Amino acid sequence: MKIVTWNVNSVRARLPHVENFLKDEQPDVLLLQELKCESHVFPFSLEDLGYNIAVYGQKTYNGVAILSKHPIEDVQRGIPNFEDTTSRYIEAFTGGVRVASVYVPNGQEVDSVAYVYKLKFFEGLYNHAQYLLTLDEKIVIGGDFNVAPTDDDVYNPIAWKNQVLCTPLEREAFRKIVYAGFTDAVAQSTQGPMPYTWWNYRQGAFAKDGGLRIDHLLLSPQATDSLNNTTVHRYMRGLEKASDHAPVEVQLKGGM
DNA sequence: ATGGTGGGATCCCCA
Repeated sequence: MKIVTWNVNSVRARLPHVENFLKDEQPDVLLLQELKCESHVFPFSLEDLGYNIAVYGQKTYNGVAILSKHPIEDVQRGIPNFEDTTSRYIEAFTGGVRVASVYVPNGQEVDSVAYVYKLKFFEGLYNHAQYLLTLDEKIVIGGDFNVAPTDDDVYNPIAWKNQVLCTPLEREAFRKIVYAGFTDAVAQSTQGPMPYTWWNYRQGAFAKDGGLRIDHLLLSPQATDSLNNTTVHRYMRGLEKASDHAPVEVQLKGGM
């Protein structure tokens, strides 16, 4: 079973890439972030490629979706018990796995209103993650967490020290979810250097491999038991009109 | 060097 998370940076601008990715890689589940469109204008033509779709969009910014070859049940839009006016979380049960697509706020600048909101969002996500663990299910929370968990996830840790995406408070917020019982699938299955998942559009960052690992797949213990491997689809970042994020995939042993 | 690139909106915001 293949589950992929991908910040597409506009699903409509990226539609040909999404189509080709689904055709070429055939994931069971694709978790999308930064749709940048309202739910009713989501390109539902993707259903023609054999996918069921659940969307939580909004105008201009944010927006998350779940695409699955399997029936989608139990759809939850927004983090339960967390007040939020933006579309950053969608969860559902599909193919024997509970999956969530999450777009954690960027945070803009340290100590800004956006940064405080980011930490609040993490608190809401942590609380819900704790609840999810009580279900004793295979769960995969995938998304753009906007945090590089350690300096090993950063091409230039000196330059990024205490910058947003790399501050101790953000890393602690991410780590809390891991310590609660979720496994960082890419870190767990990687030997040697960590693969990056995001490269700035500016300053030829991708050509220099000046990236960060900020897109993650967090696995419940039951999902971790069937963790086979992970893949960062780096080639997607090298295409014309690419998203600034690469798709990140986890392969779980056994189907449904 | 307070820039740079990109998407979606509107006459700028967010990443």
